[in-house]
Amino acid sequence: MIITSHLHDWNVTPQQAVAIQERMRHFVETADRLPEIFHVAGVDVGLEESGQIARAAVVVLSFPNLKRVDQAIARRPVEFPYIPGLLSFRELPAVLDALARLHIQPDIILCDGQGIAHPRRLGIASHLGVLLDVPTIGVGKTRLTGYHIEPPDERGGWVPLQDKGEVIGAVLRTRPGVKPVYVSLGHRLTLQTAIQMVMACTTRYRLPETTRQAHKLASGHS
DNA sequence: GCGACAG
DNA sequence: ATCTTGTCGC
Repeated sequence: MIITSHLHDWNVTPQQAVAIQERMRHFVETADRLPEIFHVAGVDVGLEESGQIARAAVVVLSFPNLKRVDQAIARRPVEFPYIPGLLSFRELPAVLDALARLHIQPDIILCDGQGIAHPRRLGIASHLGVLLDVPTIGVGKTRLTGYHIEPPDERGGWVPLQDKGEVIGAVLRTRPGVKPVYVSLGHRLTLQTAIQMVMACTTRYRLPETTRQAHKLASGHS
């Protein structure tokens, strides 16, 4: 898959995008195939110029220290509309540019959005993971698809996110008394490992430090 | 046909 | 995502 990544054509119609997802979903790996983790990256995309320009930001933190050791930004004109389920076709072009500018390549990437907790099991985290053949995790602030009960109100408490009878992710409470986050495996790891990683990257806020810091970079500050 | 719908 | 101040609560 990675050897054909350079052939990926982002100039597609929503209908073609759906067809691409249906083909790519079969390349997602749901078992652990990770290296020893020394660096964790967080990616996020913000918009500029009234939504005409996508600004992707990536931060690389040492692990488990969580100290920033590298970062990069990339801007690109937005050429795909926002359509629930097709977010990756709108944001990944800029994200790939930003990742290419890093000096330190991460061992795993946490994405702002879903992994396989997606209608066709290929959210932005899984799409990125398969394209680069790198371990990825999806961390969404809200739900795209699936159903669940309320997770325990304690740090680390979680319940499965299900869809059509299968577990597609976890609704994880990273802080007591605060809305939970939606965690799903993106590529090359299990849901259990994904949950552990998200918890290890989360300190005193609802979102992991990776996504928090990437968010700051993508939308102005820091 | 109606409601849901990552960022 | 983004437009935006103050305000409620631990």
